[in-house]
Amino acid sequence: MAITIRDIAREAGVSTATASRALRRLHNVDPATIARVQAVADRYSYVVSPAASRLAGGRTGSVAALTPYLSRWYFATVLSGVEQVLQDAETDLLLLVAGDPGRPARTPPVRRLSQRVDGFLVISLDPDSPDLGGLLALDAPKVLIGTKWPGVPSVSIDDERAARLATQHLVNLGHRRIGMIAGRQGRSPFLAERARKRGFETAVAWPVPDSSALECGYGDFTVDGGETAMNALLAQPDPPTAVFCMSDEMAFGAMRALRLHGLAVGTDVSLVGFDGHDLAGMLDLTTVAQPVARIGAVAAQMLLDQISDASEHKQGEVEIPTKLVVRSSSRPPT
Amino acid sequence: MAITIRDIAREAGVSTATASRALRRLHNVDPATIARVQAVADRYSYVVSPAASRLAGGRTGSVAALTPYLSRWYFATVLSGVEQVLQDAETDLLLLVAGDPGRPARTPPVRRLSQRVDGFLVISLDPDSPDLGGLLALDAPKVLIGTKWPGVPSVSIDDERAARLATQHLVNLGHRRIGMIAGRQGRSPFLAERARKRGFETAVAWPVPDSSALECGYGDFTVDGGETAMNALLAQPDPPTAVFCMSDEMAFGAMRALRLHGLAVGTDVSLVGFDGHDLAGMLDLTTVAQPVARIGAVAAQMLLDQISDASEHKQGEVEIPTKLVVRSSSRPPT
DNA sequence: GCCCGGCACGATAGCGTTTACACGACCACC
DNA sequence: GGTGGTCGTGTAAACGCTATCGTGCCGGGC
Repeated sequence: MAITIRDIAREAGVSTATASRALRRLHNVDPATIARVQAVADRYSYVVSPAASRLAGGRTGSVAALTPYLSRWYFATVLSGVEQVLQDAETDLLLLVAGDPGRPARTPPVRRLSQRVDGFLVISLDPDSPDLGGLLALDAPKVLIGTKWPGVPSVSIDDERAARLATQHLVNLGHRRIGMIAGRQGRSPFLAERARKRGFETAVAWPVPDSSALECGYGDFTVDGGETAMNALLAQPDPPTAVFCMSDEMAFGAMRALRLHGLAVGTDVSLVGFDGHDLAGMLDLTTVAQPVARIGAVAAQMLLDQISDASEHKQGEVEIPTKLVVRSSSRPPT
Repeated sequence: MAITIRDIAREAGVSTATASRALRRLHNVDPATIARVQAVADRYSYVVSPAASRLAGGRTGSVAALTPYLSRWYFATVLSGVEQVLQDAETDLLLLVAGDPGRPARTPPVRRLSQRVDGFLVISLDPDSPDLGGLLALDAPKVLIGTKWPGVPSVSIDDERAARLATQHLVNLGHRRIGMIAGRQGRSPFLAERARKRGFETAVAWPVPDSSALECGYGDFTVDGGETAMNALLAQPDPPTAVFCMSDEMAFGAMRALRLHGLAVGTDVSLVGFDGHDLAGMLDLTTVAQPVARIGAVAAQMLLDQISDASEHKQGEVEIPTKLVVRSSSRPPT
């Protein structure tokens, strides 16, 4: 039915084996032959069947991205960076949502995927998470984004330091009662979240008279969650004068809560977010900005390199710098 | 290396053919046999190789979603609805960004994809778009989201009506000089955008003395774009007192522009958005709310039905109702 | 008693690639 | 002038499934 490599080979006057080799640019074929075969392939706009290729031991030409969320800004933006690089490399992107702490875990689909893809991109999730079902044991190329694991290449930021500096900024402004809005209660499945918590605690424990961390709110990284968490913080006997939020979206929710309480952001309560969301500027939110799309792009490129270069030159752990962008949501206490 | 259907068959005491049939629940196998085979498969946590299955004429167990953007809120949210349904059906999601009017068009990858997936989900894009490279000609199950095409199942809203009602709302408030912020200049590649424009024009041309549409701004459906477009509208000799924005994100940008001009939203200039973005509530934006994630879910389910039921009962065009949510960004002119 | 139809299942031929393995040609070397 | 080593290519056997066809069996109608 469809046109096969056999047709191309015949048309180019070579065997299917040579055609196959030529199309994959293996180094032991005559350049002239490569050109001839490629010309025929182009003429018929032929592309190898990924299914057959995979079955015979070749590549599938696609990679999987595992992400805990899809509609949260950070994840969607990382993925858009990933997608762009992959599309340029004519590699397909298989998307899988796994490890959302609020979603019932299904049978880990990594097994199924391992037959379908050449490599894995894991966003934020700890690679030993049961939701991933033995991804680590799989001898397949992989790159982690926003998290780290010994021996696995990764692209991430220094979450602890970034959180520490952001909180320190609040301390420096003179705040002494500082709250935090994290993701979910209990031990977070995200290394980054745990690191941010440590950074916050370090900064608050700084030798400053009277400074203290307040009870922590949990906002599930959503706007609504942030609002709920802020309400909880405000309901305390001695509410904070400043709050560090682990994502901009939660900070937006916190803003809304403050407004509904008749409190002014920056004046009554200072806020610092995390991510560098599109809307942070427009809402005057002080935030830890990170080049989110670029992080995705870098990781995708690393994965592609790892897939094509059989040489195991794992590029190790790449760390992307962040920047605290100060806006008017954080001001000295009044 | 890996465990094959042959192993399962042997272990269950049947032929590979029967094992294959049993695993696919074909109706002409003894239920007892199905149970036995399935039990063995479960015990070894065996899953059929999609590549082999596909090659032999079966299904691939995955569908492609074609979307013009990935990080814009609407698209990410639609996709999250899609993903949830697909994951429940153990179907993989192949993501492809195509047709972004601001991105250079590559060779249309639909051809390549058609070998990889069992069906297509097309978001917002007109199905005859050259970026899709003959999708329509492909005899494969497909469902359109947010757009329509004769003979192709789709899930969409009544964009023209929604835009008309939103604009009418501004007219009813007493506004007479009403602007619009659309996506991109020229003929939009999105049916929905064209319909919204018609709705707007109809409402403004309503027999109301002196009402008039003003020059249209273009914001590329982004926050920054919305800001730029609003600035352009404000630079006109007789700027509008109200603006209809084709997406909430552009409305957010417009809000920012207004604020930088020292104008108050709702008081000096009214704003109506479109989508029902998470943050619309928090920013008090009047908007046309649509159940975005559910739209994705419904479409995904339709596609799955179409794939499994060989019977060509195309479910036709599903229309999801929208609701104008009035908030304080739209008020009578002062 | 015979034949037919339906049912559950088995044998086998591909599906379109890749990858040993083999082969001939050509060159270089002692 | 053999021997050995690249280099470019061809032959054919997988790869793990599904589809087609065929077989044996059982029950029912004449």
